[in-house]
Amino acid sequence: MRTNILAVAMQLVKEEGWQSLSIRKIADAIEYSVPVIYDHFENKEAILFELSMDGFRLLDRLLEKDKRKYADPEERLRAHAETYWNFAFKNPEYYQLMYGLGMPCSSPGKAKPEFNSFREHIAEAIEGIVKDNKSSDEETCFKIYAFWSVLHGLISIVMMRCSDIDDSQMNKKVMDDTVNAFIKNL
Amino acid sequence: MRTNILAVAMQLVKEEGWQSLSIRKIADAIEYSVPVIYDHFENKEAILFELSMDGFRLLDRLLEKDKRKYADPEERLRAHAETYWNFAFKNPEYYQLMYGLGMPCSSPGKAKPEFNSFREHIAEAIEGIVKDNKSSDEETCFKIYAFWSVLHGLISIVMMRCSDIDDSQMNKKVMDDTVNAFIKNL
DNA sequence: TTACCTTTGCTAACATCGTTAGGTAAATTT
DNA sequence: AAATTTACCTAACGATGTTAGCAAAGGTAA
Repeated sequence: MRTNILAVAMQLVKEEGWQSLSIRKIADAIEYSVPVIYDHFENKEAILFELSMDGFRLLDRLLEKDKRKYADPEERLRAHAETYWNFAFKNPEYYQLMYGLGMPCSSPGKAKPEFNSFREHIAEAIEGIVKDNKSSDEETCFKIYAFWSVLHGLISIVMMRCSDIDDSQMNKKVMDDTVNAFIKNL
Repeated sequence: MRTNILAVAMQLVKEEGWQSLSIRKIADAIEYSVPVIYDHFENKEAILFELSMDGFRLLDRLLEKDKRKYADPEERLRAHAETYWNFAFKNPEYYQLMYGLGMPCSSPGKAKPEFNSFREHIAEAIEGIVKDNKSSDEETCFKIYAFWSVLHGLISIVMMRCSDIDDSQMNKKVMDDTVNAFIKNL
């Protein structure tokens, strides 16, 4: 039942966007009355939170696949960037849910381990690349955030249609160029 | 009256966050009944849109000040980054409104000229820096987006509390470091 | 069988929201 | 003085998240 609620909710989000998701629509779709939903979830936010966790877990699985496929940290970092980008645009509902893009009740601050999965994956790759350098831990930590930020920033700007570059391949190219420049200067 | 509605709405947003802004609260605050608000604005989204435009105009004024103060494009670019960062954290309500962070009805895509003010300001500075280089227009355009992205990404991550760096000075330092690295490689 | 209790589900309501239809009374115009 | 426009309000509609309270069904113990 609980999983059914989540599945139906996610389908509704994919069909009509999270803006129009309502408890009553979920109740209709699972063919039960409204209060049964509250037997399984404390409130609507809890449902959205659980869905966002699904998103984090899905992304994590993809990143784990990269990890198994690429031993070289530089290749792996590139793969992670590509995976992150593709995940965001293949699952925009998840991405918006996970990072509160245009979402109400997006539960920021509730830092669960899943939340930092991407940061930890790129951290491992970046540390692998810079480990022979003389960079301090602090510098490395900053670089991890910088890398994440540029990806998240680009994705956000494109997803919120703040970019005036229409061509999606072009936007991807901006990312590739930026990732290249970033890696070159590690 | 129109300006009064906007002023009161903005104050309510600052006090209780945009999540809890409602037409009825605005009506109460201006001591009129609900429908008078609809004599001046088509709907709630129009009010939020107008407020976000105020945000863009405020940011633009700050960037113009930078422009007058710094003739050297590199200094100016640094100043723009600083201004953008400070604007975001001194006026988080505006920033969230402008870039749809955790907002419903955030009107993405409605590209008005004000919307691109920041991009145009940093574009001017970056073009000033790279103009002796052999970089193509496309490369320059990409760099502009990359610069904007890293700033927006960092701000978003910190503002949504996805960063586990608590110290706000530390977060600022990540930005400074990243801006330095970016400029060095223009 | 009868009495109890837990589970499962529902109806109906509360408060709040954005939005609008329709009316009143004053101010202005003709 | 009559007509019209303006300024404003009450009251409602439909939708939202959430909850109180109840009914029926099934299992358990006597």
